[in-house]
Formats: sequence, C-alpha cells, structure tokens
Amino acid sequence: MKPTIYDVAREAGVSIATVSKILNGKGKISPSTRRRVLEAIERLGYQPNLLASALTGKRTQTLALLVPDVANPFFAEVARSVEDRGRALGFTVILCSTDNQDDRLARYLAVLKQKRVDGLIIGTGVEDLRLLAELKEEGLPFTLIARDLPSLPVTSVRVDDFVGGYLAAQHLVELGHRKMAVLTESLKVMSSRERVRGFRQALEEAGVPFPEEAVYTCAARVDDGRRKALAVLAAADPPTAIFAGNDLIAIGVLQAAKETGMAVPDDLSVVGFDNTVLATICDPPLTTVAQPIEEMGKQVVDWLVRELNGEADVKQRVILRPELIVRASTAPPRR
Amino acid sequence: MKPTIYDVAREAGVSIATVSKILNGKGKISPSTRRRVLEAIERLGYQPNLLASALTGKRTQTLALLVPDVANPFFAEVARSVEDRGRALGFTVILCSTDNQDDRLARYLAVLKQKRVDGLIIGTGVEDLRLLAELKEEGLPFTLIARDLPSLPVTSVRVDDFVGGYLAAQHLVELGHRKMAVLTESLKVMSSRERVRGFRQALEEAGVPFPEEAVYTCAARVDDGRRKALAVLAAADPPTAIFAGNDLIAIGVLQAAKETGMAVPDDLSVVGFDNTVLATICDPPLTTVAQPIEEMGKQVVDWLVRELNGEADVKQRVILRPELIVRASTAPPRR
DNA sequence: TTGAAAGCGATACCAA
DNA sequence: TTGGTATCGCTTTCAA
Repeated sequence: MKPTIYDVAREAGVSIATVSKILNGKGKISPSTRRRVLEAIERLGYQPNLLASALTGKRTQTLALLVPDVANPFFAEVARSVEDRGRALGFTVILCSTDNQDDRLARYLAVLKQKRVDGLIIGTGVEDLRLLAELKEEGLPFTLIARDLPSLPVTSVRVDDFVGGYLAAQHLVELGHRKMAVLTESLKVMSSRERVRGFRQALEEAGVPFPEEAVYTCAARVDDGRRKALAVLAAADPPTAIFAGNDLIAIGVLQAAKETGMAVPDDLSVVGFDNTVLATICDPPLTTVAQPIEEMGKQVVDWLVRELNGEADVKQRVILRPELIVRASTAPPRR
Repeated sequence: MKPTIYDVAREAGVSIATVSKILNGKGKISPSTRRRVLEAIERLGYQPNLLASALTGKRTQTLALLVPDVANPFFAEVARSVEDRGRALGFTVILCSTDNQDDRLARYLAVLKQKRVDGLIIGTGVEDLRLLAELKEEGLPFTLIARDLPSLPVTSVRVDDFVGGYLAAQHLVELGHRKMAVLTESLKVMSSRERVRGFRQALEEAGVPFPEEAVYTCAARVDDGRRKALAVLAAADPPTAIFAGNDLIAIGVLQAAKETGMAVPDDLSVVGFDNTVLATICDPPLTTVAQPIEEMGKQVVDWLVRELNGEADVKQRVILRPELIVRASTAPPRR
C-alpha cells in the first residue's frame, strides 16, 4: 500500500497535523522535528494524495482546455503552449475536443465540474451562451483563447481579427487585386465575422468593390475548403485572389486551384490565417496572417491563474496584434 | 454552495447510504424511494463529487497520455483518437508533452500518481526504464502506443516498423533506385531502428548495396531534417532517394531539395513515414508509410481499460500493418 | 429495503 | 511547537 500521512507521522513519531504543516510550510516547527519528518517522508517515499487534499478545499491543480479539435494544427499548437505554461505554474491539463458541438461541450463541462478542475480555457465555439453563464454562476473560472464573447464578463486572449483581415486585404490591394473573394468558416463565429469585416474595411478604404456575395463559407477543413473553392473558381470571371479564414481552408483553396489548372500565385493569390506549420509546408508556401500562438497560450493561462488566485478582479480583454507573413502564394494579378 | 449527497438525502427524506446506492445502482431499493431520490437529485441539480468518490477507492476516471509533443501532427492525431476513445469509455485524458526528456517524464509521472490517474498511455521515448519498472511495482497500469519495450511486460500497440521500412525500400527498389540514404531520428528509439532494419533487409534481398554510412540521424523536426538533408545532398554523388523516419523529416528533405535546386521526384525521391496531414499538403504530396493512427488510439485505450478492469491478464503486443501510400514524391531515378 | 457509522487521506482550528 | 479532532463528500459494511 502507498504510504499515507499517518504512516509518515508514525514513522517520525509525530502527529499528522505536524506532518501536514511541514508539507504545507505552515506554522512553526522546530528544526529537529522538521528533519525527522522529512527523513521519514524520504524513507517511505511518501507522496501526498492530491485527491484527499483537494477534498478539503485545496485546488486540484488541474485545468481543462476545450478546443474544437486537437488534430487541427492550430489547436495542437495552442494545446502545447497552454500545457507548457500550465506545467510551469504547477497545473496539469485535461484535453477536451468538442468538434464545436454544444452537447459535447455540455457533457465535458459536467464531468469537469465533477472532477473539480480549477479552471477552464475555452477555445471552442459555443452556441448556447447559457452553458457559460452557468459556469459563472457556479463560480468555475474560465478564460477564452482565440475567441471572444463580448456579451460575457470574461477575460479573453485573442488576436485582433479585424486587423488581421485588414492586413490581408491591404496586402492584396497593394498587389493590385480588384476582384477578391473570402472563404471562411461559419460567420456565426465572431472571429470569422471580424476577419471579414476587417477585410471589407480595407477594400472600402481603397475603393475596391466587395459585394456581399463574395463571402463564402465552409467547414474549417482542407477538404471542405477545396470543395467550396472549386465552386468559386468554376464561376465565370472568378476572383484573382482569395482570403481564407484559416490555413486549413487556404490549403484547400491551393489544392482546388491546382486541380483547376490555375497557378498560384500567378492566376490566383491566396492568403491564409493562423500561420500554422502547414503554411510553411504547402506549395507554394502560404502568405498568411500569423497569430502569436505561444504568447496567447501563455497569457490565457496566466490570466486564468491570476483569477484563481484572486489577483485579477477585472476581466481583461487581451488583444494581440497579428502579423502578415508574406510567402509565395500572393502576387500581382495577371488578368 | 454545491449540493452534496447529504442535501439530496435530506431533500428526499432518506439516508446518504440510500442515495449512494441509487447513484451506483447497488442494493435493493424500492421504486418509490428511488423515485423520490431521483427527483431530489433533479431538483437540486446534484452532481456527485468525483474526488470524494475516488478517495474511497473508486477510480478517478482519468487517463494520462504522454507524448513527445502534441504540436507534432502525428501525436496530435494520436491525442485526438485517444481522447475520443477515452471519452467513449467514460475517461478524461490529461495531456503530457515530454519532449522525450526523462526528467520531464519523471516529473509528470510523479504528479500523475499523486492525482491518482487510473492509467497511462505512453507514446514518448523513455531512456531510463527504471521509471517504468517503478510504475509496474506501484501497480499503475500503462500501455504503449507507437513504441515498444520488449524487455518490459507491457501491452503495446504499434505499427510493424520493420515492415514499414521494408515497404518503403521495396517501393524505391522497384522504381529502380540503387543509391539511397535514410534520414531518421535517433537510433536509440527502437521504432527508428526497426524501420531502418526493414529498409536494409529489403535492399539486401534485392541485392542493392546499403552501407552503414548511408544512415543519418537528426531531430524529428522539419528544420533539422532540412539541415541534415542539405548536408547529405551536398555530398559528391548524392543519393537518388531518401527514406525519412517520419513526415516531418521528409518535409525537411523536400525543402532541402528545393533549395539545392533538385526536383522531387525527378532528381530525388522521398518517402516519409506516418501519413500525417502534412503528407497530403506538401509539395509534391508525399509518398509515405501510413500508420493507422485512429485504430491505434482506439486499441491502446481499449487494452488499457481492459487491464484496469482486470479483464486483461496477459500482455498484448498489438502490431498493426502499415501501408505504403504512393503519392508524387517518388519516381524512377533520372541519373 | 433502509440507515448508522467507519473509513478514505488530507487540512485546519483550537488547545495544550 | 505540537497534537487532537472535526471536516471535506462519498462508499461500504453491517445491523436493524
């Protein structure tokens, strides 16, 4: 059997209260008994049972990260950065992929509460805001990453999507594009809306027309981006440039262009979003709007932990600046 | 305050023992009291505290997945499949990236024990086998994914790396290659050794020379694969084909070839391993040895859970068959 | 069929 | 400085 605090106490000839104090660095303990207890702990190879300690009201030192899908490279990188920062601060992280489905999210939230995780980091889409409102009522702290819900008093860390869209458009306009399309995931997602809004804004400022119909939506997957792009490119007088809502979709566009016999960037320029590893690997390498993923992961965790510690009373809205990374998928239009 | 089992008992006018029995489907309960209790639970929105229940000896319903790095697409996909199967069986999974460092692994193992996780799935490299031997002694069940430690009595789920290497070589030989190199991560990793061994075996059978020096090692990262490939390709009389230990390295090779002005597949054929999403995205699409990641994830979880349930007394060595996926990065040599 | 009470392994208050 | 003990929320005998 694993040794318990009782075993240590007996071995050291003290009470469990004393052992507990030493373990937690509380109260006054004479050097000699401290030494005896420490030796006993060493000898027995004692490791406190975190469940028992959490039951008395202490933290579980566990966070949960909710994302649509860890297999998506963007969220995989988010997961890595959150895990790293969590570990540095003494937390372990539970991984939850929801596929953006509210029922899945709800199931996860239920068990996470039962497991008494200390806090949540939410990067997944949420349709039914009541799910989150409930969390607030129950006092389970959470922060948002790469998402924002303006209607909720919650701290969020994200990139300025509006600026991201703006940068993409600006770049394309400077290259001389006049007929562009946007292929994004559902506009129900606020970040998507913002990217499109920023894109539109830059075009307006440049006096370039951008009709409502030039915005297409698809799922955030390569194959769906490809499917939709195929349709877009098949139209009479297709756009000379496409701004994709993320790298996955952008790569689908790249594939569609290839299939259609259009050369990128000569016949079609493509701009992605996220700057995941994929953007460096595809052909041609993708011009894309970079999110500072590592920094974002670090900051969400930091803010969440501050909240746990009661150090952060006010909700933050941390908005990092995205950066346009110009690679080889964009060029002046040939048509 | 969150309602406890006492609140439910009071609300229903029964004892906590009765509530507990109903919750766990034990003992005989009259329909009428069951109904009363269920109603009370409903009314109060009661959710059992899993910490408390685990403290009494029940499971934590938590598994841990240890991998080198979730940001690596292969392991991200593994994580997704493990998470999915875990969820289906009622487990939550803690994510642990170790960067293949034993001290990091050791730290994680310590806290995972303290948190009383029910079992571990290990996909990370382990230098010091005593770490795992200790787990066995302490009775913490674990299984291996995409790894194997023949010296340990443990169940593992992996692909037949030898066959994978063999398939890669066979393909290249059939295309007519006679001078090939292998670029793999550390040969300390058994799967790497096996892939190389299979590769060599196929060449021997075909009577194609394959000197010891044609095996190069690098870290499992695109940039390091690129760096090393640059050196390999710069040699006088470079190989006409390179078998990379995984897709990441293969993509580094692709990049190096591009930089060197070698066309793939005409001047250089490249074969990868894993068949991650990257293989479909790079240019040209990568011929690679596919691992059935989803199936592997499902099986490791299943075997681990069987072990938890005491249903699996014997250790399994599940070896799935890899499959060669021919894409556009391989062709007959031009030289 | 139901309930009283003894754990499970820690924390923390209050005495000594 | 140290220790006794109630407590956290649940499971599980064992009686009733």
